[in-house]
Amino acid sequence: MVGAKKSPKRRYATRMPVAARREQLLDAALAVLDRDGYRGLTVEAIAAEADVTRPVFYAAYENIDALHNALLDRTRNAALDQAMHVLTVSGDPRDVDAWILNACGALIDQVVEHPQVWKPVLGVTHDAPRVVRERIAATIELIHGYLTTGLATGIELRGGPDVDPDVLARLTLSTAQEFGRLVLEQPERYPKERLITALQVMLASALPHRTE
Amino acid sequence: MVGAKKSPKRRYATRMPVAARREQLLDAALAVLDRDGYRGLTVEAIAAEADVTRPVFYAAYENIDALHNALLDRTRNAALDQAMHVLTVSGDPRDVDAWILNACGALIDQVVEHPQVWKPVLGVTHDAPRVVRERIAATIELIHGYLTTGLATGIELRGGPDVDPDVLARLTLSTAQEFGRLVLEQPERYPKERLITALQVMLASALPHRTE
DNA sequence: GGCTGAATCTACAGTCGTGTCATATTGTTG
DNA sequence: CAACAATATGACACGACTGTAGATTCAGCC
Repeated sequence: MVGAKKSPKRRYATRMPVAARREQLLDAALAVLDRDGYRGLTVEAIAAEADVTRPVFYAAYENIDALHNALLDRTRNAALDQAMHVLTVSGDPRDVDAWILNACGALIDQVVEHPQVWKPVLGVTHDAPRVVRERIAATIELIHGYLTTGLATGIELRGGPDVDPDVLARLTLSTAQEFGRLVLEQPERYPKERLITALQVMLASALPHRTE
Repeated sequence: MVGAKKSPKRRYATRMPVAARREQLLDAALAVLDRDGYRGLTVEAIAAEADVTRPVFYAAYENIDALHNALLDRTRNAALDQAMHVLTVSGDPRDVDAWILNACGALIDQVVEHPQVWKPVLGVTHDAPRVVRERIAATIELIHGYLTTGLATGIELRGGPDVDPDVLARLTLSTAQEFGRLVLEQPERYPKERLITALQVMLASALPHRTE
């Protein structure tokens, strides 16, 4: 996946047009990121991972920040798509508790399935540089916006106590993120079923079925 | 506070015994940390902040990791003390919802009052090196232990639905942390009252008064 | 099979941070 | 006030990374 056949006496790496090289470097960068964190994500390390020399990197990207942005473009789009999918697939928003439950469950599935997409978003990749943090924060903010709108609608339609949808959205998000982290870091101790069951019990005692 | 009077033609910094120098360097390190994050927390920067040359640093601490540990000793003790204070001051644990509410409120107060203690714990200081992260994680784990025990007792005494105390403790902690972050980063948008009120409403609709 | 441009490599210069000398200064003590 | 021990300093040797220029090789085309 990272590329370059190991012909034993190869002197020059196999050649690639810039576009292809860019993709390959992104893959290499992801591998390095997963192994060494942002601290280890240097031009040198990426080039080595791709089995190539540094000038090749600079032919593809202006500098490391450019690569950060390219990586974020790929990841952010993926994360946003998946998040939106989670938000839209979780059933009737009027059923607030069932909806939150479904959304958390769906998110856990996505996280388990695409950890490399979600690790940075969940802050499991700890030493992110400023650019990365800012863009991730913006993404979270975007999702929070959608979530607030959806919850506000649901709360209004449901009637009952006057919950602050903005804060509820924050807590839902931070709960989902916490679940994501737990599943990523201690999957044996916190399997999906345990988390979902626990949340279900809490929500069941929390939002008594509305009396329509 | 950071030290060294600016006598205009001073050639050598005023002298200090090692112990005093250590304290001064810790203060300087905190200032640098607040300004530039862990990424900027280098021996060079600390020494400059203390208006001293690097060899002085090395006379006080073996290397930067030693300073990290010393800083953590100071901070961790403070955070732990404050957290324990929060846990014990929040009233009768059998009244689970009131207790959580009080605890979150008390934590917000502590965070606002001692931001430099809580920023690293809340992950607001983003680029912490491994040593720091591990020790903070251990502290959180410790608090989580106490919290789980307390909640388990409360849940049992209260009777009612069989909530998973471990997961509830995780969510309570992550909620408190989210509140802390919100108060630190957007104090106008999320003042303490708003957060507490919102939580109160949710808990009120959540845990109907037990029927003793 | 050779040409030729595109892609890669080697090698260098520059920056920033670490850690450790021998040397210079201080301020305290007799 | 002179000497001495404690303390601070400038300067050096490293090491890791960035970014670039000129030489080298490859791959496709005639």
